[in-house]
Amino acid sequence: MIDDTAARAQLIDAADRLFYARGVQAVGMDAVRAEAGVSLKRIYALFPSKDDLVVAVLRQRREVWNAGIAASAEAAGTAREKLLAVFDFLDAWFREPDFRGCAFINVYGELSGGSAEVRRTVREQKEAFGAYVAGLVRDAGAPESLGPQIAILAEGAQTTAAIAGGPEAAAQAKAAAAVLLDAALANTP
Amino acid sequence: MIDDTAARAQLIDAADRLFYARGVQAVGMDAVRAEAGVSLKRIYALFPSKDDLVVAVLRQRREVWNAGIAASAEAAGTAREKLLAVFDFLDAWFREPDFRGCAFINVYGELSGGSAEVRRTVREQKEAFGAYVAGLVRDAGAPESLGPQIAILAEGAQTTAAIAGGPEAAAQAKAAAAVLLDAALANTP
DNA sequence: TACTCTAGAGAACGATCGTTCTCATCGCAA
DNA sequence: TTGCGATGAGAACGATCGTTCTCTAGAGTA
Repeated sequence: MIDDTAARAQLIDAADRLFYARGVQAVGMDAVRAEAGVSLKRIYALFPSKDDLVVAVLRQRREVWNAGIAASAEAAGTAREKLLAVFDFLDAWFREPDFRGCAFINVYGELSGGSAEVRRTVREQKEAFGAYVAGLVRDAGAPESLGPQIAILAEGAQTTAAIAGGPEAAAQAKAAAAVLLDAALANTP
Repeated sequence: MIDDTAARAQLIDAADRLFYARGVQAVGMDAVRAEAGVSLKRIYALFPSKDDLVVAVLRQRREVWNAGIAASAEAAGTAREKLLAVFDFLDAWFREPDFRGCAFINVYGELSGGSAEVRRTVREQKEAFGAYVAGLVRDAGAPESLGPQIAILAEGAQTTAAIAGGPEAAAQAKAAAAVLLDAALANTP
């Protein structure tokens, strides 16, 4: 038998794959059991309800996302490049074969009438991303008002890429962000 | 008894209200029957399946959306103002008390693993919006590359407003669009 | 009035869901 | 070896879903 920590990790990984690919409501707990190789009894011992599992999946997505963005920024040199690196991260993500849009947006659209905890987790992630972008904007010496604009571009690129089915939105949003950043810097010397 | 045309209209209106507020999968056909005041037998005579009803709802949403955008553009004067009027339309929409994000994005996140017809309808709407924006960009004398950027801003504003719960994203996206437009016009005299 | 046809109300059906329960099996202490 | 506690497999449960079917009441016609 595997220990609780390993079982939790397997469950979250399996549930993430299934939920992201098919949607939360379309995946039964029995499918999660089969994918994770963890018995239903164990699942409900670790997660009292499906909603709790959804929240755990979102929390892990947040970690992975934050780490990816941070790594992408790390590889960039200047503050300006770090800001634009957000869109390089998106570009690489959009090209993954199983890309299906932002999991947070998808879950929000599906469950916003339901669990308040899920709703809260999605909102927190978007606020955290906005705060991260705001920090990069400050480092670049641009006015605060640029932050939400860059964040909106990133959000729009994600849904556009998901629905259109191609990665072009990342480069388009990056170009727009570069123009906005240069214009903002030109006005605040 | 009401005629088929009226029954169709009542059904689509009722289903739209319920689907938009609670999500498609969370609303049973019996709830649609109660809200519309049309018997189940009649519903299934007019729409062979729930998916057909969803598609009909999306088609009507597209008409309403297009009409709203067109009216907003009509009220604007110059080509530049017509382009930015898109965001005034979004602003007014975000302030409606029952605003819950873009119905197309919500449905796509919820059902993209399901009906191909639903998927196609959502994609068509987003392509049509992109084409509309492209036309406004052309009228304004800006380069083609600006079109997708404006569309991405509009998409991002919608999901941001839905999740954050406030209408600020519309004004932020509008300001960004104005900067992008002016920069594009400055480079193509 | 008697007959026919239609449509609505809602029961029924089979499937599936989230969650719980049963029971056989196994590791392990004494 | 015997007994015990915990575990996994999967049946069971109650609810709900999309869809179909039954039955009844009423309108229209001869």
